[in-house]
Amino acid sequence: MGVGRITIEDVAAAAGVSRQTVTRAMNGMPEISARTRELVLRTAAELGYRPSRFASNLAARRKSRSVGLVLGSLRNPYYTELAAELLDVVAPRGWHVLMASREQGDDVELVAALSGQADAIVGYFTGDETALVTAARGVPLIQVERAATVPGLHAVVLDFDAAIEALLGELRDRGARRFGLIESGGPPGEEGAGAYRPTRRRRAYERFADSDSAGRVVVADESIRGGADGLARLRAAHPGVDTVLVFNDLMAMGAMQQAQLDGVAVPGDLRVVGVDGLSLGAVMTPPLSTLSIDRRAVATEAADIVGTLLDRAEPPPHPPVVRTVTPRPLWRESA
Amino acid sequence: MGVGRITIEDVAAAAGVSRQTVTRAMNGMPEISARTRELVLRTAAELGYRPSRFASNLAARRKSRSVGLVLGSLRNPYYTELAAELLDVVAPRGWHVLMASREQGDDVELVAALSGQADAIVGYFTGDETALVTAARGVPLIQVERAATVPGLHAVVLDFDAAIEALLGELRDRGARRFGLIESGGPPGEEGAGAYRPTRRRRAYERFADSDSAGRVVVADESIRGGADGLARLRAAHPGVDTVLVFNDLMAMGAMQQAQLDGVAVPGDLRVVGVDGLSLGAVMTPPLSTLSIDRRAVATEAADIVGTLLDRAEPPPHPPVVRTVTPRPLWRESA
DNA sequence: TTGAAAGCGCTAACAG
DNA sequence: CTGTTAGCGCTTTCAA
Repeated sequence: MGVGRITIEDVAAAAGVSRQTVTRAMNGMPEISARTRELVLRTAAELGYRPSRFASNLAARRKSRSVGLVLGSLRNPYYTELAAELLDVVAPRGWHVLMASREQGDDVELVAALSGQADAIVGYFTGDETALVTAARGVPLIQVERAATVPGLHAVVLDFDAAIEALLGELRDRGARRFGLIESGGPPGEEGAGAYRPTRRRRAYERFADSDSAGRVVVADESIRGGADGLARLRAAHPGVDTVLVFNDLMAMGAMQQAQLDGVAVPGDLRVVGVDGLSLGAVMTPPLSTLSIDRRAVATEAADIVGTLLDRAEPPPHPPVVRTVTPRPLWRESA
Repeated sequence: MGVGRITIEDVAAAAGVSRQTVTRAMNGMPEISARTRELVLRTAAELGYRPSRFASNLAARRKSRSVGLVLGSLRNPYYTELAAELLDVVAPRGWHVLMASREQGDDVELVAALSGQADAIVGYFTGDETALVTAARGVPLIQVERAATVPGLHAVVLDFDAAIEALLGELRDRGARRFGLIESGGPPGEEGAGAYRPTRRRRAYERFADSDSAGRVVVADESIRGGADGLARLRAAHPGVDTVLVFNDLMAMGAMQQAQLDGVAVPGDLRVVGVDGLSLGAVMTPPLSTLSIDRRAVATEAADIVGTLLDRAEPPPHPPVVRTVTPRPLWRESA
């Protein structure tokens, strides 16, 4: 690296052999005598030779594929379980996964950084679509949750409208009457950016809840603490709420903790429902009911879009490819 | 791409300009007229030109660094929080992180696959050290938890001897007398491999517990269910146990759940202590006491080793560089 | 503002 | 078994 990188040429010269012989030794190829191989390996080690992965990938015309993955956070199991699923899905195809998290920086910057290393980028984006596509420099972007409207951008949409309508219906069947929502105000620490915009989950809630319930919304930090805090504020402002829908499971866990602290029985006094379907929710007391997002399906669809796009003969940017996954209620005991 | 990849040359020909002009347009360089740039960009899009990241990295002599990260599982927050910390630590230096999980395959295979893409690989390895170093083909390996004994391998060691000795002492001060251990038998699904080997945590436990306690060990699946199952078996075999140390927090959560099912009060009837220090433990009822591993410190040390090694002028393989992190008890309420 | 030449470091294909 | 010859696809000089 930098000045005077040790190249295959240096090793060849030092060992008194040809470049090709060095290649054969380094890559454990067969057509070489044990002695020569050992000699080469030793001198390579002595010189500190480290092959350039760029040169070797280029020369070998390998088309090792790697997909970038931009997550909202690595501290929320929802995202990491999605990563786990994506890894499971792409590993058999021999693809690599490059991780990035929005905690590290801006959407667009991350995409720009990854675009030089990845053949496609899937992720949770919040930035401007055009800016994202520009930053991607031709690398296809697969956006999860949000729809895609510009060429070069594709999507695995989560249909929260259908899901939340169904959920509220089932909750009413179970006796729920006065709903409230704890909405996410974005990742912790990002407050003050003043950039709060209603999420699709909130919009779906407001659309399908009765009009009184639609007004009972508090915005809180997207974290366990935020959920606890949110519940405290929701109950203070709207004492009569009997059912609370929480932006995600992590926040719902905080809300449950807060309920316990306040002596509110769940689900007796208050039903709590999260969103995500984390397996950890089953360990709560009581186990958390949730609107479960099938992460395996999301990963499969995303990988499938990537595969389709990369194998396509026609020139990109391709018109948006969109798949839909609909979250489903997972009834445990908190509601 | 397979046959007939579209290269910069094709674009140049189609646009009637030189390769260099295409480069300038694609990379947003200044020395080009707006018209030409637009023309080039358009024909590039029409042809579906996608630059080869290998060629461009090679030619530009970029030394974009990427570190591979091999985790035990992406479904255990311990590992993903470690990943989060590592990302935080390396992102400012502009390094990328390539993820892999042992759930996808063998240690050695993963290292072999990553070695062509990463400049260093840090991870939780269980395979044979020599085999790992061979698979790494000169790429430095930084092993977490286990010590490193062969050149090319380095380590961030977790000092469980010191940690568990201290932990048991503090537990005795709190009145604990009859200890038991729920040990990991490895990742779920891997049973039958018959490859169980006592972990360093178990060995430390057996060394520092009284001899009766040292015998009270059950081996269970490394999962929430495994922890639940382990506690059931431990209590059946050794009814008098008043304190149980669990291999990790995830398993400890399962154990707590089982205790609740069985009507065993925690910590009144049974103290439960996990290992890892997951923040999620704080949401349990009661909050989980644990032997906390400072993941930020592990990530920092690992990144530091990587930085040192890659900037070193002397030839690798370097003699092992070893740093140590000592876990510390984090008292919440379960013990 | 544009183009021509000269590699980047490595491996495939072919000889010997 | 080993060496030679051509590139891989792009970016950097340096001229024009």
